[in-house]
Amino acid sequence: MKFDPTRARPLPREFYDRDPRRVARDLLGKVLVRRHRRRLLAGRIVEAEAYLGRNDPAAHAAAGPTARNLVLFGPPGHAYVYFIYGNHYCLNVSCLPLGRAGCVLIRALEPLSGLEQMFRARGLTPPAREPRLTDLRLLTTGPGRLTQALGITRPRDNAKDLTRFSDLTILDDGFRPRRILKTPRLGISKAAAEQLRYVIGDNPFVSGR
DNA sequence: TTATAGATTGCCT
DNA sequence: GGCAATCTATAAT
Repeated sequence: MKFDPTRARPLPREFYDRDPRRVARDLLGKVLVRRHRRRLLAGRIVEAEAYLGRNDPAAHAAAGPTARNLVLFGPPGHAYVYFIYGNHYCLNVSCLPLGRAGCVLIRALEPLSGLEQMFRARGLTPPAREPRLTDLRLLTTGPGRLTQALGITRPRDNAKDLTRFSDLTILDDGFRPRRILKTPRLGISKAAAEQLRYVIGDNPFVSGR
């Protein structure tokens, strides 16, 4: 479904001031918007994972606050961006009130606008013909890919407030997913049995397999 | 001070 | 399906 900017508005802070499982589920279908040099880059969230904070051994917050994860212990609705495997940035949104460190990892988007810019940011040549699904999936399917496509980095974006109109925001345009699936989180070894990954059931931009 | 694993991706066989 | 790339946070020495 297309992005309708006229209906779109940021989610209120209370949206994020909840259990990360609820937030992850309810973020499906919302639109991540990046404004860069008057250009609009946008993608619909189709996959997200919940991280539960201090009681979750797989969470960065498990060992308590550090310089790296401090945003997680701050107020809800802020971007936590970290660098992983020497190559990739991952984007999270902080959840729960000040002092509690839950978050949601954004794992995949359906690209909506600024596709040509996304191809370039990913180091790919935009296809001359109409892009196929296999081309488009290289843009924002996967947590490291979507940050690169949107130019999201820790130095630039960590701790940004995602509930305000700015160069990085999450909007609700009224779209509601039909079918939502729950699965185990990907790429982790600890607490791997928990069903904390949420995906839009029939969406082709979901990662994995 | 040194070692190791990591919320990933892309290229190789 | 296997594995190297490449940096950093954290654990081990």
